[in-house]
Amino acid sequence: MSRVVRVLPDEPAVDREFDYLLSDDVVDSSKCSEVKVGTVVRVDLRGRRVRGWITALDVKPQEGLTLSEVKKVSSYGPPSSLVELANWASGHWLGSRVHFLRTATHDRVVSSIPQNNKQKYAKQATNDLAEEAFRRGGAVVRTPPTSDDVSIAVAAASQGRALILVPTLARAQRLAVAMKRAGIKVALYPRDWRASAGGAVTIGTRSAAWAPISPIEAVLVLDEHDEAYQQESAPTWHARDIALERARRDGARWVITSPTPSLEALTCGAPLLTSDRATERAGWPIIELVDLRNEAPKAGSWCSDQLSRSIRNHHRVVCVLNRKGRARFAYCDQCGELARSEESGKALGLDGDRLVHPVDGDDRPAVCASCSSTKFRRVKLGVTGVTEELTHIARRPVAEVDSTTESLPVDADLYVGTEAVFHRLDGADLVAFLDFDQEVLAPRYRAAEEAMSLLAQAARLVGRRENGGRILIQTRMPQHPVLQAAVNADPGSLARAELEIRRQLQQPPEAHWAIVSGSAAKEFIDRVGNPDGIEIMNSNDERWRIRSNDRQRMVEILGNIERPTGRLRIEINPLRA
DNA sequence: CGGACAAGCTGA
DNA sequence: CAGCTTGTCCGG
Repeated sequence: MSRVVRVLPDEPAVDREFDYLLSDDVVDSSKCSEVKVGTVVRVDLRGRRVRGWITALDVKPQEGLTLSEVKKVSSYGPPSSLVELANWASGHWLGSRVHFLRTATHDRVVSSIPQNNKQKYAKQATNDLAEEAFRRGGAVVRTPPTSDDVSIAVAAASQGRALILVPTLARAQRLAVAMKRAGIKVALYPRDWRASAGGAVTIGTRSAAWAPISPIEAVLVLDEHDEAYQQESAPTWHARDIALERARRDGARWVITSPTPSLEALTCGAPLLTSDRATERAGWPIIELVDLRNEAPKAGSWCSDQLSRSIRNHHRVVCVLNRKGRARFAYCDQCGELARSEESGKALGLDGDRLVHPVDGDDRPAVCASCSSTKFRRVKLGVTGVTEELTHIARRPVAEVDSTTESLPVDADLYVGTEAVFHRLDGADLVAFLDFDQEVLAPRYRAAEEAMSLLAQAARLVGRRENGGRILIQTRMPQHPVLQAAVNADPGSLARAELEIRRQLQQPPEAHWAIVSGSAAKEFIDRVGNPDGIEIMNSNDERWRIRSNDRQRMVEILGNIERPTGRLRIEINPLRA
């Protein structure tokens, strides 16, 4: 006996389903006899043997077509609910279903799934806010940066078959160990794919949003603001959105937490839960601003008096200096004011006697906006130069850390590095940001949010204020909402200010972007034409920007365009745009 | 007119 | 993607 099944070949370029005959013989002789939507098979396609997923059973094939046979039933695949979810995601981010199904499939053959044991829980001490959040059914929880993962993760696990997402693998591993110790059966995705399918509480990073749990009973996303949750190249899917869509489909309770939740999370319609102001504030370190405009100008110095004093008075000190973006700034020699664009507010660089912006095209005479002086000073910092100078200032060994640093010197307790230091060290007494304005003014629409998230990372390194945790920030704009939010330990104030800016500038999440690029982009844009509800901007033949207030409408329009042959990349609300 | 190679098309 | 068909250019 044979039946007809529909198969999606694992070929992103094909992205089309085909019908095949599946005989009982093939099913019986395969190591995996499970046949349902999602099952992995091997089929012939134009003379080549390829992998594919069953997407429908017992279909009626088009007449007059000779079907080829499924050659092998290879492995368990994602549950059928995830095959449907891949369809949804493919429309939501305009990516191929193959891309998502690969993420949802184990990279080794799975010929059986372990027995689904009901978990037993010892009564655990959990977190009140977490329990309250799960009781609500769905909530965004703003936690202080120093709050711990374990208690809220235990609260999630006690809801049933839970999916817990964290930004990094290291953190997933640590959390898994802690939960195991608490007597909870956990699966680390994708390594423990089978256990995940078998009903264990699943912990993992972005890809774990596709763990084979069905139905899902609880979703927890920790540090939701972290950019690691979004795929950087097309399709630019976001693990938070996948996880929440799963919760919605399966009727699961969900909680997302962060010390500084993204604007996307804050505007998703769910309640925002926070601890009281005093508790939240206590969970942040003391954050001290040094207004560099008040410093006596010393030739080329990046180190305020206050910073050199603080370095002497603290034991383990980390100086953070991100070189990324290599922004060049200029400030007034007379009053210390930072040279900024009158239109965009972005920092300008000094080029001879003109103030310029390399991207926006600002170009004006070097005259200070606040004191009319014409003398400007360049700020040009690099980790290596700072390390050398710091050795003289501090008179103790200084270790340089960046993303290429393998191991840390054992004798050092003074570090200079890019934000990579946050992943290399596990504690410090003081974190100093040498040039924080570079972060705040970076030419990315999410710069302010990202700057705030750096402060949350620094806060974890130094700990709570009552334990002496301290962050020092050198800046020339202490009134900026990021810095005010920081000193007051009040991320909500930044969110309000940022949301207003996004509204005015029509940036995500208030509007939605699709960035279309690649050699076929021009042809694609021609086919789009000029429909209502979307706006096509910024044309250069290689890269186009489409904006709309209605994401649903935008992806529907773009998704229904027949794709021209050639390279075409569509990124929906990418991180950098 | 036919051979060499590029571009386009399509998959059960 | 990759194999197969069709299109195009050029030497003889």
